[in-house]
Amino acid sequence: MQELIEVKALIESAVQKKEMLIVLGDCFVEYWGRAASKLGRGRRMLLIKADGSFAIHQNKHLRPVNYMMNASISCSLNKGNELEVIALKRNPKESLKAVFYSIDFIKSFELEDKHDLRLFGSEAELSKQLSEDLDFIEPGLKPLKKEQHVKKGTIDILAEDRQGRIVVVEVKRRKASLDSVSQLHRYAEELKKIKSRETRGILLAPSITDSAHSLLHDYGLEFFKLDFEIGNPSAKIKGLEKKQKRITAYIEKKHQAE
Amino acid sequence: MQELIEVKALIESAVQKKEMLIVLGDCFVEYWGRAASKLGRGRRMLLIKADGSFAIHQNKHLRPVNYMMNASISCSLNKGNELEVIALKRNPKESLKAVFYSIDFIKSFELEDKHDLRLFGSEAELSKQLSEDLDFIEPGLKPLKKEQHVKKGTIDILAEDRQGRIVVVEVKRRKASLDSVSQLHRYAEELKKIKSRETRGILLAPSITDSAHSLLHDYGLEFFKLDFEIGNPSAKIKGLEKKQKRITAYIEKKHQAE
DNA sequence: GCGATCAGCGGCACG
DNA sequence: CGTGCCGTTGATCGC
Repeated sequence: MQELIEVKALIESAVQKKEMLIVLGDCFVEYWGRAASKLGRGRRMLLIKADGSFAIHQNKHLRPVNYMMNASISCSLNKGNELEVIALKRNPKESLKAVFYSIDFIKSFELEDKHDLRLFGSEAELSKQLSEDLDFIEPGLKPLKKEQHVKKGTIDILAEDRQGRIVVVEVKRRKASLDSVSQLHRYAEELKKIKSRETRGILLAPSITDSAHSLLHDYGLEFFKLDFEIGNPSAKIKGLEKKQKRITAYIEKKHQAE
Repeated sequence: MQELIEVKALIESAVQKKEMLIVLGDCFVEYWGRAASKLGRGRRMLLIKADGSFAIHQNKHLRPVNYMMNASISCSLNKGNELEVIALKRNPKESLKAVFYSIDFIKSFELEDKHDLRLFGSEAELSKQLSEDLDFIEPGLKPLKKEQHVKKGTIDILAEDRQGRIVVVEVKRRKASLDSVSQLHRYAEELKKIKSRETRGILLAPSITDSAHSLLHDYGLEFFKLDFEIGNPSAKIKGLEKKQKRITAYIEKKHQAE
């Protein structure tokens, strides 16, 4: 338990020095901006980081109950027995106010950290690997372009099949849902207009929900099951190694299409 | 700086007592599960909460760099000079390991907190208010049902216009984008089939992107501007001012009342 | 448990 | 800047 005037100084110092600041105490929180919220009095943690991210954490959930990123932070004493910590932002205009009635703990830390996360198995990574060789989907499928920006979105992989038809490939790293199908539908329809050529759309995902598959069928699109292994920089896509698998995969695809 | 054996005991005790646990130190982090990641050695904060949420925070960003929710947490000493804190989960199987080489700070807190966030201005709330009286969109528009579950999603508001046509209304609390249009398109198409009646689709949002508006037009759907920004109402559509004021007033009133 | 959707989504990359 | 879209999305609610 500390004097609030001291706490105020500590907060201002930490913010100025861009240290990670941890404050625990009894507080009330109010937000006004993109929406509005109130959080009745209780004990929580306030976490302020170097980049101005401001977060109130309850003792549950991964995400903060109230937050603001890139905030301008200030604090002031109220009536001598309340400490207001305020985060402000504009465009859109937002304000987040935490009123502390008592402080259980406060400390700031300079955290030396040179490394950033290296993530493997992202959709971009999968897409890149896939686009190098599309034969596993069907023989003669030629990649034309990846990350093609069109008016109605960004196409993961653009290809051409043996019959010279345009093929739009949408890659999903997890089970495909209705929105994935809608997405592919948008791209396929736009390309059909642009190229005025026969156009196919293939959804590449580890699995798909029933309703999504039904919608896919309605739209005349195709599903291709994509099994992949993750965990290292050269994550393998099952079926790429064994040529034999192509035939099986092709048959499976035909079967799925029905 | 503390002995790692003590730290281990503190962690286990905090987890057992479901206290909020804060650990700062020099660590390396590795994740394996839905994807895979590695984070080279550096100083960060480990935050463990009562519900088993496990988060590694760098001194930037709102979100943790590595995390797991609902984790089973354990720790062990490695070679006497490393402390491994491990979070495990199954379905899907995931593992997150933080190896600490030194500890800058560790403390756990029992946080008494009786209140939950009360949020105003959510889409559900807006939708509820709107559905009570749809005349502001056009005279004679009668609400039939809200939160109607159909195969291809959940329809915000279902209504009937003066000509007896089915009207699907999709409400968005922020600027409508391509996916909002696709969503509405899905619902409208499905209802068209089910009811075998003429069907309209109206997208209700504060604004819409150009490409989304273009797609909306292609699909034969309609856009209706609804600016409900809290504390910043700007009525530009005739006949909408009253309704907007009502909504804004409602939210403000509710906010004040709490 | 899966499925669908919202979120004050956050964060990134490209125009 | 906005627009689009992925995310180890998380969190909620309905079935």
